[in-house]
Amino acid sequence: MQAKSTGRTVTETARRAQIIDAAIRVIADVGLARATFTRIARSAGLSSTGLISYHFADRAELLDATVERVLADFSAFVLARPDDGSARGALIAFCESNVDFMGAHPDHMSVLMQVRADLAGDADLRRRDTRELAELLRRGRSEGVFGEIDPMLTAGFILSMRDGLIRDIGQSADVPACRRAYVAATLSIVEGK
Amino acid sequence: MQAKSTGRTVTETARRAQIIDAAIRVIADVGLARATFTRIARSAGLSSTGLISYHFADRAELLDATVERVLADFSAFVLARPDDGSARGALIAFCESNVDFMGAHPDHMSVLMQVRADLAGDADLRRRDTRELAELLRRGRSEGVFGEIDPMLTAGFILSMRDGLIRDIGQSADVPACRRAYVAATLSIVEGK
Amino acid sequence: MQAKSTGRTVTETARRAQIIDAAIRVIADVGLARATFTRIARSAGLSSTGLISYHFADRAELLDATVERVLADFSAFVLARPDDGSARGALIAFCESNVDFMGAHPDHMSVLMQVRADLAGDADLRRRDTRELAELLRRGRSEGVFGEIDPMLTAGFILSMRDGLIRDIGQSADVPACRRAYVAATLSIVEGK
Amino acid sequence: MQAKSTGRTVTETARRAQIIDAAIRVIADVGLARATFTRIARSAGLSSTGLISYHFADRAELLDATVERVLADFSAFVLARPDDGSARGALIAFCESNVDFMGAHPDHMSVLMQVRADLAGDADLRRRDTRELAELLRRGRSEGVFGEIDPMLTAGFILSMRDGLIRDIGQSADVPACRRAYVAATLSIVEGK
DNA sequence: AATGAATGAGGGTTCATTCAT
DNA sequence: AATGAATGAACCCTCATTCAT
Repeated sequence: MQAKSTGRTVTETARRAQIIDAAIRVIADVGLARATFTRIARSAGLSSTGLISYHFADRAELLDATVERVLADFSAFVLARPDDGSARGALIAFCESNVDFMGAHPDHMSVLMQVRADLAGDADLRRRDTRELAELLRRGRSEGVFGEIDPMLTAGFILSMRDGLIRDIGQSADVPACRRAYVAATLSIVEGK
Repeated sequence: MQAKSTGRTVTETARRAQIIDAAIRVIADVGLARATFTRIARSAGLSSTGLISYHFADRAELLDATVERVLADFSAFVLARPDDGSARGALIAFCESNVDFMGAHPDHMSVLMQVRADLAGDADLRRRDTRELAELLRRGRSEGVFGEIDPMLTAGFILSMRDGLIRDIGQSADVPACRRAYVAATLSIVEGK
Repeated sequence: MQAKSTGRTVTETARRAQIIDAAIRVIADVGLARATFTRIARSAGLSSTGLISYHFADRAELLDATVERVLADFSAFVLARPDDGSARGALIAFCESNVDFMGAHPDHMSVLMQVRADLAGDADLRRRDTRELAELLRRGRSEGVFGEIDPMLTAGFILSMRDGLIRDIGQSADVPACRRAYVAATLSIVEGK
Repeated sequence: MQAKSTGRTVTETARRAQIIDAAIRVIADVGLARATFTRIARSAGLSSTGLISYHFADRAELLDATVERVLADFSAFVLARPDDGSARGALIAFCESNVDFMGAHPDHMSVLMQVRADLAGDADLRRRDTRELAELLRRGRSEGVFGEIDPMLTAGFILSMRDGLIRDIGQSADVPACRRAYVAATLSIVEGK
């Protein structure tokens, strides 16, 4: 495995990671609107907010990088899950890994929700996710295991239910119960009544 | 029916409404964080932000009043819908009226989502909605028409799907198709597979 | 007795008095800096701050009129006190009537202190008072009952001691004791040791 | 002697001092109510009021620091004066050093008077000063050199006379004459007639 | 004479960003 | 690469004052 060539030194990469970690903590903790450079710098143990500006062009770039980081962590988590190759199995794996990730990294999901609601490029990102999931649903339909559903709309539902769970799980709800219910609801939808 | 006695003059009420209208537009347009008094005043055609402060004690009161207004419009809309009294009928009516309201007032729903995420009393409000819907689901189970679902979690799913639709419908998706799919998905979940 | 010809109607005069009364109450209550037109109008039972602006050219005129009113009340109070004609008697009468006035009208004195500290014309007003009292002291010296004192500086001391008493008497100190001590201190000073 | 450990850098300390100096000038010049950040920044030669907020949490902290500074300067001045240990000598030293300090730093005393009148802890500060001086007077009574005076009330008189002198000395009166008269008046009072 | 509404200058404060070192 | 200091635009809010009715 090889690092992407970003033209960054090791030190620079480490500092960015340190700042992004702090940003995640702070955003999850006090909310995006109150996640100022001052608070992030303090949480990261930096001596000046100037250092953040030094490593990121502006606030938008920091938030972009933060979201990128969260998504990367999320992808790594999901990809680690075994998948039996069927559309139904993949869908269940998707649901379960999502819930498990939330349970393991509540801050990440909190950040994702908050930054997305404030980001310009959000719609694109969301649409890409939806399209990917819709593709899976189409496969399921062609395999004959799913009912006559609208792939895009249904994918949206599945993602929305997941987003809603973030709140509940953030309040330390019963994770296994959430996972079971989420999988059951998803299967009910895709298989039709 | 009698208007609530607020001790406000006609002019005052009209101005407040005008400002709240502008607030709704601006929040839906640029997001809550960028919905400054300056932007709201400009959108409302006011000569200065001072007029907003004149009619609302502070930013929080304006946002409260805005949410209150959105909820009132929403309630009026939903209550106008006939209901056959059964749990299943009520649930369908809930889903359909929600989608229809979004189609008619996309800005309202956008505001609701955003302000709630930033408001102190948010969790309570959300929880109350969830509880009410959960109660309906329980009734359906006791009527024997719904499956073995967790009422609270399922209510959360139904509300989350609705929230997700706001985005899509805001981008002028096919409202009737959304309504059909939303109702179908909801019924699939509550009736079990 | 005849009213000064101010060109004001009866109603106008009454309104001004009403506003000035409220100003005195509010200034004594919350302090000059927080004595806004809004608070004064509310205390006066007026429906709008516009009415204050209607009757007074600007804030400075209201404060000027308020001080003028306080001083008039004070003069009337002091003049009502019998005076044996001697410089010593007049000085004692001055001291005693000052303390008595404070006890009877603490708000008036509070206003006087606060507004003076903020008023442009204060120095003049103060100097005039000092000069008058100094004149009395000179008379006492020529009568041979006072010692070799500097009239202006001594007059300043006597007035300063009075000003200081306002604070104490405002906190409901023992008024008769204050009066005795004030007279005694004043006599000590003017008669030399 | 060692500097208090405030955790401030040299630059920061210097800037704070510069701002405090400007605050003293402005307050003495235009009065506390008109001593805005804008005026203080201009007087200090700063580019914006933001720099004041950068160095002081808020207006209250600036005023607190300003009073603290004035009191520190005053204490240093008074402590430098030799004292023969007797109550009478201490009282004379108190009077003289006060007048001398006013002559040397008229702005300081003006600030003290104005800020105190607006500060929360004012009453306490004033009362403490009065009590200290009253203690000295009690000592003088027990040494048999002072007459039958009320210590607290008399201490109040002595302080009030001093406060009154600030005005006169601010207008460049004859300082030595003021000092002589102040000492004479004070001794007259405490020794009885 | 009086009112309620509107105005706009100015207040303190926050914060991302810049810059000299 | 990093720091602390400085900047200035923007924010919400207050308030005396103006104005149409």
